[in-house]
Amino acid sequence: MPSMASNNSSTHTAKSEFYARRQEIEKHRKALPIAAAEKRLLEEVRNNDILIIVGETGSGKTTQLPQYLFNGGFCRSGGIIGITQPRRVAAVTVAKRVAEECGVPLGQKVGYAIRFDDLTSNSTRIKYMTDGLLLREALLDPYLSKYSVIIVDEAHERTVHTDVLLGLLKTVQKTRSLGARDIVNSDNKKDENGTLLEKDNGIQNTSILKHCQSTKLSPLKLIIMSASLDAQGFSDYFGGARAVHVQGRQFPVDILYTNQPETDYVDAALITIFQIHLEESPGDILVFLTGQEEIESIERLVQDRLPKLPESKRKLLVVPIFASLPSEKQMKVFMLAPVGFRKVILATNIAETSVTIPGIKYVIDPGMVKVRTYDASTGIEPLIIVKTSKAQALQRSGRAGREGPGKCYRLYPENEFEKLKDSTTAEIKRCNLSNVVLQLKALGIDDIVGFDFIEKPDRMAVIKSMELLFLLGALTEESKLSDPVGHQMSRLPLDPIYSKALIVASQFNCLEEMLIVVAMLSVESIFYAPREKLDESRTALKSFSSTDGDHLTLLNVYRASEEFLEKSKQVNSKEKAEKNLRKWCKENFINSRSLKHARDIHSQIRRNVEQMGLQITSCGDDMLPFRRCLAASFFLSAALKQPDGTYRALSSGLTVQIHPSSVLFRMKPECIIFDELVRTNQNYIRNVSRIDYLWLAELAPQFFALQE
DNA sequence: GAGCACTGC
Repeated sequence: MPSMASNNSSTHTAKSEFYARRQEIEKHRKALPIAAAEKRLLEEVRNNDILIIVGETGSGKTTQLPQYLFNGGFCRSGGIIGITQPRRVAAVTVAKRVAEECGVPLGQKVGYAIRFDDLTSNSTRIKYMTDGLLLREALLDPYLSKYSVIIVDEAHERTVHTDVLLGLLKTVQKTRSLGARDIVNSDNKKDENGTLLEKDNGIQNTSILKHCQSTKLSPLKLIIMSASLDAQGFSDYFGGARAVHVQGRQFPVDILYTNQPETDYVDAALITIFQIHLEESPGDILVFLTGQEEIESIERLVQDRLPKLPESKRKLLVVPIFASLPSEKQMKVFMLAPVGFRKVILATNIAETSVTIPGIKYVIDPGMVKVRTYDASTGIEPLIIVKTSKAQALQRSGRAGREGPGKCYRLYPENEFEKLKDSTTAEIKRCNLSNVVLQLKALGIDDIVGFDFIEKPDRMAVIKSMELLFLLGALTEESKLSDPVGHQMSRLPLDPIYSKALIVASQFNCLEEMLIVVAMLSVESIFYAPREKLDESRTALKSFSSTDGDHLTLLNVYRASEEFLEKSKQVNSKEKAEKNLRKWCKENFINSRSLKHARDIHSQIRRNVEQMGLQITSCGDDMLPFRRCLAASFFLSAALKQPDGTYRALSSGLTVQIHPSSVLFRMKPECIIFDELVRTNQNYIRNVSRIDYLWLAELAPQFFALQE
């Protein structure tokens, strides 16, 4: 029978395809530089409780080492090998790859867990995750008792999460190796897994330092993986831990410098683009710029000059990429240029690590980068343009050597390179620490200044964040985590100010509303206003806007989107309804990626507050309690109108102005609270709402009594 | 009447 025959042959084809694929995977794995070191690495991990692995790009360390350890018996007693990544996409894509290499469905032996997306099961033994997620897990299981091995990958990036995790893991490892020998009494109850049970209020009050009772816990193996050559810093931090080096696989990249310093790097970049285009062999160009404005201006300049070239030389395709660009436009960098065309990608830092673009042969690096800094005295976090570090320059040039030999044009003289800092300032040195402090306190680490960080944050920044947490009621006068407010706040994956707002809202009977507003405030800008459609977007915004301010406007947007989605779901499939929602967003000039993010956060924090036992009630149509609640929650950023129409921020004394994007920009009420202060040409406040001045003294007397 | 790099729970 023909059908039988075809069935058989297709089964046969499928089978042979399967085996061909397996063979291909095996061949690929054996060819990786790290493969030759499998036995040696296993020995090193057996002999050392802490191991530093320096692996260059393309060594295969992230995908292979966990498999070696699994096969080497490191999960034998049920332990899990956890691998942390600074970024979500990395955790997901690597896990998928490793599951395929192991020939198992994702979520079984190999899985991943990131916020909003957990693809692990009881049988998961190799678990990829974000470092921030593992920190959250530590709040529930301070010994990280599920894990037999923890691998911290990309440690050289030194994100805040990585730094806190390193300090925590150091303590956990010490505790677990002690716990395996000694029995120490504890007043906490334990379940059969050795996990500490939560106390009655749903909040666990344990200290990994004080309660060492881990008789069932086995020692923890710790592996720190870094791509930078600076293993010494990690080794010193871990008491002279052993460091091994694994060869990478990169093609050579020619580094070219300018003879003289450039006064205008944007102009220099433009000239270099055309120089490469006219003189060099085929291959795409990647240009590193500092921000959207620079990217858009170079894009225009290239377009302006192209028509002046001979017809045969006009085949240059310009593609911008930066984080706030809608995803469908971002995808353009992955599309092949038409035949005969050269692609030039104008990118921010997003192309340094987050996005890998194929086909790049030339990199142009002006040597500048925009970074967020933190000013502890004002609490403002301005963005400034600074020179890159050496490590960053190397990372950028490496982007030209992924598929073949390449060239990197550094738009500064060689002696300037020598003057650059070795590596970028760790994030912990330049960020607001209130969340870090809150997390550490929740882990039972009370002495923040004395905590064993790989690099100490500034003392002033620690003190400032403790002051803030005290004013929010999260810390007691003795700087201990308060009960229940501090404990509750530490459980919420939010900025501490927002966490507090949720707790306050439960007392004002408007938690329903505050959950939405806090979710909306937590995401990147909800409104999307392209320059060419400014008027249309303004009209769209009007239909949602509230005279009470931006917070209620955000609430209106969220509710309108919910209503639209619910209606759409009644007549459509879930997929179709979500597609319709994206269309609705576009029509209303709303960034659908941001709204989706807000919806995810909303459902997560709603679950969180339910678990805490907070009452989720709504204030209905009466917005007065909600506005009073805003005053009670955001009193630290209240501002009063001055005779000249500017505002004075009450806690900092700074003169500020309402940002033109606010619905209150023209209305200028007497007294307001705001969400964010950004410094550009002026001090602008964003997301502003009208309140009554008298509410401040009534609802935050502890603070406004001090003012007088 | 402005303009914001990139992550993450």
